[in-house]
Amino acid sequence: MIDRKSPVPMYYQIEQYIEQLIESRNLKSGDQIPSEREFTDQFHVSRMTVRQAVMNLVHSGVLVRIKGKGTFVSNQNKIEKSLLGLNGFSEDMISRGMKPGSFMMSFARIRAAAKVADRLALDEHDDVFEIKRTRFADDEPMAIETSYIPAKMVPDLTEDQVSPSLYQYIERQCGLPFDHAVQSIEASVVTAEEAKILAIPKGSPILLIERCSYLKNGRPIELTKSLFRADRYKFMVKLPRG
Amino acid sequence: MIDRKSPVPMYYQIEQYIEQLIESRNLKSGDQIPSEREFTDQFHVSRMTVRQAVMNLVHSGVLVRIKGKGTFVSNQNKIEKSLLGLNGFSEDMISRGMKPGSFMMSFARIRAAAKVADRLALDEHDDVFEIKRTRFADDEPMAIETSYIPAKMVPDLTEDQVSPSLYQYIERQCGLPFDHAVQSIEASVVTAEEAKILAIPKGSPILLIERCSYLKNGRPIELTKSLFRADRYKFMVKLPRG
DNA sequence: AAGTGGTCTAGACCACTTT
DNA sequence: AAGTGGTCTAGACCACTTC
Repeated sequence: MIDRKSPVPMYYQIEQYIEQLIESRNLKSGDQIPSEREFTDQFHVSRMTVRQAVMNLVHSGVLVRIKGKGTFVSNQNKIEKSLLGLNGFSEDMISRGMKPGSFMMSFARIRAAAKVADRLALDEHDDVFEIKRTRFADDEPMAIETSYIPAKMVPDLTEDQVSPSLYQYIERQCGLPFDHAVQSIEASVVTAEEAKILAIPKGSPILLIERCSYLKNGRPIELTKSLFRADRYKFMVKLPRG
Repeated sequence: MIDRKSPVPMYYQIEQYIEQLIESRNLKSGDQIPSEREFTDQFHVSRMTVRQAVMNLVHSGVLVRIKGKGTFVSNQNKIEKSLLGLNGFSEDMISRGMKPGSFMMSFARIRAAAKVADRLALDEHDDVFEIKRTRFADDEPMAIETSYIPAKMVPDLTEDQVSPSLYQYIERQCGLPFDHAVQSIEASVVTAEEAKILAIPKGSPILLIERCSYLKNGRPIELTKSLFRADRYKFMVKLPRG
């Protein structure tokens, strides 16, 4: 279950093993996970290595530790998580109990416009992939989304990889781990063209959301501008601490 | 500098030592802190103990580590912090470089309406303080804010305590520590009356923000509905992790 | 008493960056 | 080559919870 020859650190393999136990429903919210000593025996690693795996999952909110009792799967539910975290359109709609859909309006590799290059920290002559999509929820148009990805970061991006999950492609296929996103939310009114695509009256209010996502190494990896129908969409966020 | 007999863990003492170096300006943003081995020699503790202190500060965003180079004081500025956290109107405006102002339109102790009682987890016959304010930024109207506070949680609330900082009064005077808030952001258009107060044209887009704040014990303590001018206000948020 | 997480040691080898 | 953080070991004693 653990590959000691792998370049992937053992603590990270243990992390993935525990997460997979949770995803596969072998462990549910509130369940106790095996103790540190049990993992030590199971994987033949030292206790500190197990602790590193467990503590990482505690920091990311997956597990909760109680002194003298044990370590448990957090009962922080999916909606709470999605409020706090960085999610794509599809995950967002699923957590709201709706069926996500998508129509690709255009996919192109182009020279970055000045504003886009600025946000993505690119030189002006650098290329970006521009992805324009209409997004659906329960088969009704919900949003118009335009994403920009630096071409030098994911040179082999194709239309097919975008469709299932762009985020998963970047994280798992390209090995570029996301860290956080900075998002701005404005209110505006639709233009005639946008109104047509979203099937709403001209002059209707919309939420204009701009998101810039950053990798763990600090580099911006994605800039997405979205126009959401205000009559159907409410942006929810959980703000931690005081 | 480190008290080995203290019940306070050594790694925590080291954490405080490093934080104090930063607060006292001996270390500024971007400065490199002593290496793990240097701390090991200075405090006569093992490297793992130093690591625990340093990693905690990395997780809380105080320090940044770069492999092969060293550990540095994070230059995460105040604006980034305010994006992540729970702030009142005044703090928000100050972090945007504007002068906050406030005009109290009404302050009353009333029976909670059904919707308000529901959000604040009150019985229907419970009282709330209702506080209606017009909020200004650089002397221009920016938002209309209506707050509801359960009367039984802060029975002695007066108009005067609201003005400097309602949050500080609840946390420091009443000893009720905030934990988090759940916020929803919608787009809408102003009514004639609201347009007048905000000094904007009738039918202008606005951001409708509703926030419910919770204490560390899980109880809701505040429900606030705000109407922000969309032409002047953009809601910013930092979403951590993936 | 047995089991759990909390803290701590004194080493080790690795990959990476800088000189 | 020297220094840094990244990973890992094989133990130890403690405080806490449960039985």
